[in-house]
Amino acid sequence: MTEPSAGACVPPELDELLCFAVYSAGLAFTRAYRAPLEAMGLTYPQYLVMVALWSEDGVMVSRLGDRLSLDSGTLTPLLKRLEAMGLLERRRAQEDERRVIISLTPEGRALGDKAADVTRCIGNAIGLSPGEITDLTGTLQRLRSHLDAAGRKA
Amino acid sequence: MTEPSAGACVPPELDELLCFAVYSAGLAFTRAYRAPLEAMGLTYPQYLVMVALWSEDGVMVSRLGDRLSLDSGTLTPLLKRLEAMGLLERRRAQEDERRVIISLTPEGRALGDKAADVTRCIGNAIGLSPGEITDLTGTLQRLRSHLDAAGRKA
DNA sequence: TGCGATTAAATCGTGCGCAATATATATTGC
DNA sequence: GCAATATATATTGCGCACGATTTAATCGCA
Repeated sequence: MTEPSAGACVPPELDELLCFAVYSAGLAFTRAYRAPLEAMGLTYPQYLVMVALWSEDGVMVSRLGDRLSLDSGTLTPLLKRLEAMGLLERRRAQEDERRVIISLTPEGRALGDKAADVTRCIGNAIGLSPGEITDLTGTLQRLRSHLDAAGRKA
Repeated sequence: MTEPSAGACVPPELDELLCFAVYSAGLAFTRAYRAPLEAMGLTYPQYLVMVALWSEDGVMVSRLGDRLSLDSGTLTPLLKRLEAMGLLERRRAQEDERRVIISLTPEGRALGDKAADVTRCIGNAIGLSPGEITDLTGTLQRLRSHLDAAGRKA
């Protein structure tokens, strides 16, 4: 007679939920990046888009969307803001006018030189050992791929 | 002569950044929770607020803000929506009219019975062992406290 | 060749997340 | 008592994040 009432029906505790740990670490990262990125004039999501472009330039919007797992509804206005800042160009591909190709300007590429400083600055704030950081990053990537796979099925 | 030019100035790779792993796992969680929470009529942040209230009811807005690390600019409209759904009440404390006390309604409290199902559903999608989940949650909590501490200094 | 299906991006509406500011209440110092 | 200060929440504005829809270009194929 331990089955129906107690046990399984206890609501979860916030601090035991993995999803909340991820959620709140994500917000903490957003806050931690705000000050260092202010010097570059970028928001945190804009910075992640620039990181993607510094390693692979001249790509379609959907390619960026795949790498960052964001859709055009998020990326289009964000990219327009980066274009207005003079960091990149958006132009239709002439061989297929549906595609919009994103290319860094010299200014946008040059901004990459400051990125290492930001990474170093955040690295200090993380407070984990290099080994822990590597492990954590890998485990989170595995977690993401599992969540994505489960979502694709549903 | 290896110092000034090369080495430190390489922009980071997206998939090696811990911040991006956290960011994108967070988005994946948001997507994973959408379907199970739709049955409860809640968004993911609304669900986290309810989780906090199921374990500690009758609290000030700022208490919720401390537990979730969210400010009134986020919580006030979110709580108003939950109030409009009939899940909670917002009333000024009579001993200090600056304070707004959040109390679950019977409907709000009853909704907690369905939370275990949601947790179970997400648990399947996580795809990590119980031990890994515990470790990951703990490491992320440590990470968050480091990032918060670094932010408080700056 | 023509025309429905598919693909790529843009648009629209809603709900966070947060900095900056405003408002109202409470406390403190004199 | 009452002005100065502190505290608690609310408001405003901006930038994501994303589902749903729209627009436009290309592809498939009879």
